[in-house]
This record gives sequence, structure tokens and C-alpha cells, in this order.
Amino acid sequence: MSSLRELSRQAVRVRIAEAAEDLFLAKGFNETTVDEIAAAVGMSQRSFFRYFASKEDVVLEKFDRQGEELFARLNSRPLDEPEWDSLRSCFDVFIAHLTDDTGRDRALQEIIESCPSLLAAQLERVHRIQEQLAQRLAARAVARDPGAIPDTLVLSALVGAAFACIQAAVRQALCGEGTSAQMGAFLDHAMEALRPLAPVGVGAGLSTGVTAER
Amino acid sequence: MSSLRELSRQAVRVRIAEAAEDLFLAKGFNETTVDEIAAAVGMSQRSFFRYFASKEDVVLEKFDRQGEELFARLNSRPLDEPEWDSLRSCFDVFIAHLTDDTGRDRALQEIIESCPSLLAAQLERVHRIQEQLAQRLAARAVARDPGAIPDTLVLSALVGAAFACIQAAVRQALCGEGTSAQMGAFLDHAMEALRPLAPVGVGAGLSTGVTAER
DNA sequence: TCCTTGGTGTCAGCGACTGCCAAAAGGGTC
DNA sequence: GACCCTTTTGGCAGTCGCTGACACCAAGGA
Repeated sequence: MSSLRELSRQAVRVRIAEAAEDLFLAKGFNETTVDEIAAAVGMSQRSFFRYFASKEDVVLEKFDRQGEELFARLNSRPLDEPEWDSLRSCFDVFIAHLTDDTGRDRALQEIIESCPSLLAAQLERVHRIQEQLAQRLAARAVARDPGAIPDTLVLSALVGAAFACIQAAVRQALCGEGTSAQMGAFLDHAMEALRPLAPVGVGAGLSTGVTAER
Repeated sequence: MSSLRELSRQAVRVRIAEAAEDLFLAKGFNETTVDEIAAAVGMSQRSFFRYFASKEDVVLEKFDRQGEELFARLNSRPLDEPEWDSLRSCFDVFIAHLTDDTGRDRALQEIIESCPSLLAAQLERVHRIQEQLAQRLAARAVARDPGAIPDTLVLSALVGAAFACIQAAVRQALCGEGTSAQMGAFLDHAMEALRPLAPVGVGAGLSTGVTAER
């Protein structure tokens, strides 16, 4: 019963999101009011806010879902794979969404980047995904070698660096055709150029203030 | 005359910012209204918005100034220095501000990170600084070797990776004492771990869709 | 039938922010 | 001092995002 309710609730959310996105694509994000969105799906403004915490949420909620997909992808990677390669594989999730057949997500991404407040909110969501990813990489390092002390500092930086690569690749690809292959090539190129030479994530961390003895 | 007016305008901005920061530190960002800030400096809310575009601007405006400082630092670095080292040197600007004697900026940084909307706005500002930095690095690459085609994709990724390092270092340092030396050590550790092996920024870029002939 | 439960609309309100207009506050000239 | 021009200011009304409170209605179960 709870799951059934959740299902219908999710269906309403999808209906709202589609109507809202249509309006955003047609008139722009700032030029669309919540009242208009609510009217488009035939509900009150108050009810809109029962499904989405904010106007921005309609556009950005999908990032949370993509984050979950990304974590699932990470779980499917072999434990002994270098982090850099695992991250590269995870990013295929983003690429797949941004280059889907309809081109809808790509158009929405352009809207996001054209609106500073939306971009800010997106960066914050991505930031949260990065934090979780760093934590999970640390957990994987421990799972791989129990007793190891993961270097959370470098792990965070590593995840951030990888995200810098995909961010640059997406940006570059959105200027051009933005096909999946092109975006993947851009990402490969950037990540190859920045690949860390030594395996990172464990070892002489500074987290505790002391250098780990060899 | 124009400069004199600008000067007094800047003085008012400083007065507002100090009063606002005091309130933020005492009650929190969300719990402080613009009316309270305006009342604290003895002006109307309407006038407040003549000096700052938004409530967030009071806290984040300094990032634009620090960005300018950072660019100046970059200009003082030798052209033939590897980008990674130039960036490391530039980050001393941030470290200096975050670890100044009063500890005010450090406290403000904690407020920023405790408020999602503020953090989002900060990330967006940093994002803009990164973009400008990547552009300037590209210009330096051309200045160093006229005729070279800078690889903007890798350059953007490189700057983003460096910022990921300082972000991780700051985060780590803010959990502890957060002295200047500690923060610098964290940053050095992260940047050494992620240092790109080959000189980047020029060469076989994918920007144009074709691989540059050797 | 009653009662609970979950979704809905309405309304009133707050806070950030803006446009508009009229009142001050400076500053130079006669 | 009187005049004028420019800049700055406050007040007011209004928009928009968002929230709490309340009453209403439908479905389902005892």
C-alpha cells in the first residue's frame, strides 16, 4: 500500500516535471512562475510545493537519481580497479543521460548553465555527490585492504579532479554536436591528461597530523 | 570626483558588510533578515539593495576580490613555470585570507558551508573564477609559445583539479586548528598526489575535433 | 455509520527583491 | 543667501518563492 501510494506520487511528480520543463524550455526558468506550472498541471501552487521543495528542485532532482545510478555503477566495479578508472566508468551514467535520444536533458543543461542561481544549485548537488563518492571510495579502500587508512584528503581531491574533467568535457561537448561518442572522447582525453601517476587513496596521509610509518 | 565617490561608496559597503557579518555570526545567515542588517547600519532596506545585489552578496563579494588578487599573483609568476606550480602559488591568496589573525574569514567560511544556499552561491562564484583562470592560462600558453594551440579542455580540467585540491585541503583544515602552515601542508600533499606527469595545456587537443598533427 | 487518514484548496503571512516617485542632501555658480 | 543640478535616500506598493494553519473531501476500515 505504501509502495502503491509512492508510485502514484511519483507519477504526479513526473507529470509536474514534464510540464515545468516544457515551460522552462519555452520561456526560460526565471520567466516561468510556480503558479504557471501549477496551472499547467491543474493544481494549486500549494500542492506544487507538496511535491517539490522548490522550483529549482524540478530541474535538479534528477541529479540525485543520477547520483544513485552512479553509486550503483561504482559498486559493480572490481575492487582492485584504480579509482581513476572506476570514476571514468561511473561518468558514463552522466554521459548517457546527457546524450539520450530526445536531447531533452541536454537542452535542460543549457538552461541550467544560462541561469546563475540554477547553476549554483546544481554545483551544490554535484558537490554532495562528490562527498559521498569520496566516502565510498574510502570504504572500498578499506574493503580491499582491511587495516588500511584511507587518505580522505587525497580521495576528496581525486574525486573533485575527476569531476573537473567531466565538467570540462560536458562543457566542451555542449558547444558542439554533443554526441555520446564525442563527449566520451573529450572525457577520455581530459582524464588521460590528468591521470595520477601513483595509486592514491591510501598511505602517507596527513589527516592525523602524523606521517604514516612505512 | 568619480573616484572619490567610489571611495565613499566602498566605505559604506564595508560598514554594511561588517554589521551584516556580525549578525550572521551571532544568529546565523537564514535567521538574519535584510531589514535587521539595514537597521543595524541605520538605513532602509531599499538602500541596502543599492549597495548589495542580494543578501548573499554581502558574504560572497570578497571572493571576487580574492579572485582579482589571485589573477595578480598569476601574472607575477614566470611564464615557463608549470601550470600546476603556478596554481599552487596562487592558492596562497586563499590560504592567507582563511587563516588571517582575526579568524573572521574562517568563521564566515563555516557559516557558508552550513547553509546550502550560501554554499551553492559560493561554488558558483568559484566556478567563474576557474573559468577565468583557465582562459588566462591559455593566454599564457600562447604568450610562452606564439602559434601554440592551447588545449582549453585539459586546461579547464586542470584548473578544476587544482581547485578540488584546495577545496579538500580547506575542508580538512577547518575541521582541525586550521593554521596557515597546516592548510598549506594539506594543499601540498593533495597537489603532489595529483600532479600531472606531463606538461599539459598545449598539444594534441580534441577541441577542434581533429588531432593536431605532430 | 462513524471515524480515521491522506490529499487538496484557500488564505494569510513572511522575506527577498524591484520599480517608482518624491523628498532630502550635497556642490557649484551667481 | 538663493538658485539649480545631480546624487542619494526613504517610503510604498507590488511580485515571487515559500510556509503554516485550517477546513474540506474522498476512500477505506472497524
